Amino acid sequence: MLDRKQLRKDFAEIKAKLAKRGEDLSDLDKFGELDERRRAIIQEVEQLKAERNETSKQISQLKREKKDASELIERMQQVSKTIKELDNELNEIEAQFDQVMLGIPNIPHESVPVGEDEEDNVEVRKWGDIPSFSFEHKPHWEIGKDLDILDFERAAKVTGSRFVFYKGLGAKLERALINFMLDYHTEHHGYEELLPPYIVNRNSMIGTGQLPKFEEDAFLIEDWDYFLIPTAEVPVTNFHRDEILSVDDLPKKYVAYSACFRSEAGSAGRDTRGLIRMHQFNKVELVQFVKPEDSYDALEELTGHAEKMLQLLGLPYRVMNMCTGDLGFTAAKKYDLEVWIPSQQKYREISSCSNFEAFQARRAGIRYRDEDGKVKYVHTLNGSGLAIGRTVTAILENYQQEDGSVVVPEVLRPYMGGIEVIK
RNA sequence: GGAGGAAUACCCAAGUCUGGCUGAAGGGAUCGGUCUUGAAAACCGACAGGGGUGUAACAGCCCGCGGGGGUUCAAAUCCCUCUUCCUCCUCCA
Repeated sequence: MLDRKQLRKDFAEIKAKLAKRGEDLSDLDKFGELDERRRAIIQEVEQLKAERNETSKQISQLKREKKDASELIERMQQVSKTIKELDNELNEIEAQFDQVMLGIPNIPHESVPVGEDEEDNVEVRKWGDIPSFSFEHKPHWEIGKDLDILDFERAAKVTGSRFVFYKGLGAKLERALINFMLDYHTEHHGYEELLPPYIVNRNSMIGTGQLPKFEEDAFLIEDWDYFLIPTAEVPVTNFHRDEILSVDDLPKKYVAYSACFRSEAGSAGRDTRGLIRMHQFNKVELVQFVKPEDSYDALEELTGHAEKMLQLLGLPYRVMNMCTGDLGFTAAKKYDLEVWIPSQQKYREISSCSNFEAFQARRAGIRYRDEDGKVKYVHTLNGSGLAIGRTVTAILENYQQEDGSVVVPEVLRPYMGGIEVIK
């Protein structure tokens, strides 16, 4: 959510910045009129309420003195009726106003490249050497099947498409990655671990920006009006919803493992094979709450924390600065980490690190009391550190051997009971 | 699932039956001061926050006693409803 007062003041300038996203901005044009009507009614109704408060005191005084107050009471009956009508009207406008405000995307930061789509994302840096195979290398779903560690067919039977069973050392590898990443971020990067609920209520989904606009992307538990989380970002960011943090507690850094659930509406036909695009996948997520002046340094830091995982695992990747057209609804700036997938001869997203500035904090009411005792919104950030399924994908494909086995990256071996090769 | 009870400011806690100088007593914690070599104790003082509106900035005004609605000239107080927590029974990993 954007700052209302700022939007009122710098409307044209903000509109121009938002236009770079290439999204539909028709909601934005309703802002001015709704804002004005809202404030006009507030002023009118508050004046009447002030009058009623004042007169109530007089009535109470008269009653105590056993004097007649019927004339004042009669007048206030009318005033109260008007107040009720105006309040109803105001509620309606507030509801419309909220819908508009919740539907306006975040303002891109000035360091975000202007562009239309993923073609215009800018490569910031690249790490690692792309492996060259002296034999015919296989896609990960074949490796997984041949090693009997991934079972897509049975998952399709038990549930449906875009689900998987991990089996044996496959399951162990997945678990090893989760534990390795959680341990590393808590021990070396200063994060506190949270293990969150996988189901959240509607307000939480609004708080982080999945709702109201993108309800079709989520799994809804209808009878409860609860949602399966699409990422641990949702419960972890909302952990501090409607709170005022102490400046001494900032930055707050959490790392959370969770399963993630996505309907993948609109991506039918894409990545239909393998682990890349699942309805359910595992992810270790990094979330930070920081002072506004620190948030861009924090974004670099957090991105580095995610990169460190890829470096330790020895997986080649590149960092992309996402352009205005590919930023997503909530981010002011976003880096995607893309890992090399040999079977596709392409880099594929494995982590997304964003600075939301105060966009989520305003929606979720996450504030802090600064050194002078003033209440301000925090800035929130998050990033995958990393998506586990896609990491398994990258390991299987990049570490495959001619004999069909897969070498386990060294840092994972302590988490794999010392196993060096999956065969 | 059944039967009760509770929710008041940072914490504890009055007030609710009997609506109106309660825009919320009292205590603790916290902060400032006196005393002290320093501290503790004691004593004195401060302590409703948050949101909205408004302003150049103040001021002022509006809303806040778990959330939402209702009754009334007027609601912490009466009514309805939802949520959360607690106790007992039932069930259960």
